[in-house]
Amino acid sequence: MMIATWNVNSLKIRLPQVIDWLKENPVDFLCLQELKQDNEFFDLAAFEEIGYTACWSGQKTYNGVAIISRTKGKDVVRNNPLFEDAQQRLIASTYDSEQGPIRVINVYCPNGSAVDSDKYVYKLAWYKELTNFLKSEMSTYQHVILTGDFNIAPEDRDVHEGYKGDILISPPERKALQELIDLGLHDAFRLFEQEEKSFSWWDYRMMGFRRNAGLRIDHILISDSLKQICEACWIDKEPRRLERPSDHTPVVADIKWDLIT
DNA sequence: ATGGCCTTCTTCGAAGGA
Repeated sequence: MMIATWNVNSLKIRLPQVIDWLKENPVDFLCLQELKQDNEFFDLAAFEEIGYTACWSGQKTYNGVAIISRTKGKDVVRNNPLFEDAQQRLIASTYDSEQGPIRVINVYCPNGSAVDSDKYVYKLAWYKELTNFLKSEMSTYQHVILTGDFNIAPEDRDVHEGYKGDILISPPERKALQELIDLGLHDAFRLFEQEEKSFSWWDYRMMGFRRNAGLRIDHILISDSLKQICEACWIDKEPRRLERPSDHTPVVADIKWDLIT
């Protein structure tokens, strides 16, 4: 089973790139963030044409998440039931497998803007309730994948040397991510040897990608049951080289797991 | 090297992103 996450920064603009990427990388799940379009504009037919279905939670201009999958999921949850939020940043769905149901939770965590801003306060509150939601999900489901754009670089090695900001790396943010991981999740990327200076996002400005001035903020977190059978996790930098790319690029995990299709 | 880019809309200037 292959699962990928990709913040596409407007699905309207990036749809052809997403379809092309799926043809080249026929993953079982592709979790998208920052659709930036309302639900009625989600082009399900474009995915059906290449053998996928989807569930989504869109929003005009900002946010919006979708799970593209081979089979239709069930028990779809849009937004965290523990956190009243007009912003569409979470979608979860359950898929059948030989080993029992697997819960896929796709998140677009708040950016936070600047440390101590209102948006930063919102980010930390959002994370706190995400942790409470995950606690509940993990008591219901044994096999859980929490993936998406976390807008937090877990460690200093996930941050390019010239990074000047505090946001995305501040201790309270990292603590919030750690509390989530402490529920019994594992950063799939760090289960394996990786190149130094591996990032998943690069600023459009200042030739960020060419200088490899990036951050690793897109993650695939997997439950204990999936850790031992996770065979690989990598960042696919190819889409970042395309004309008019998203500023994020896909992260992919390969897990030895048999879905029912 | 955070001013410098990209996307969106209440669109030609501003907000948000990270």
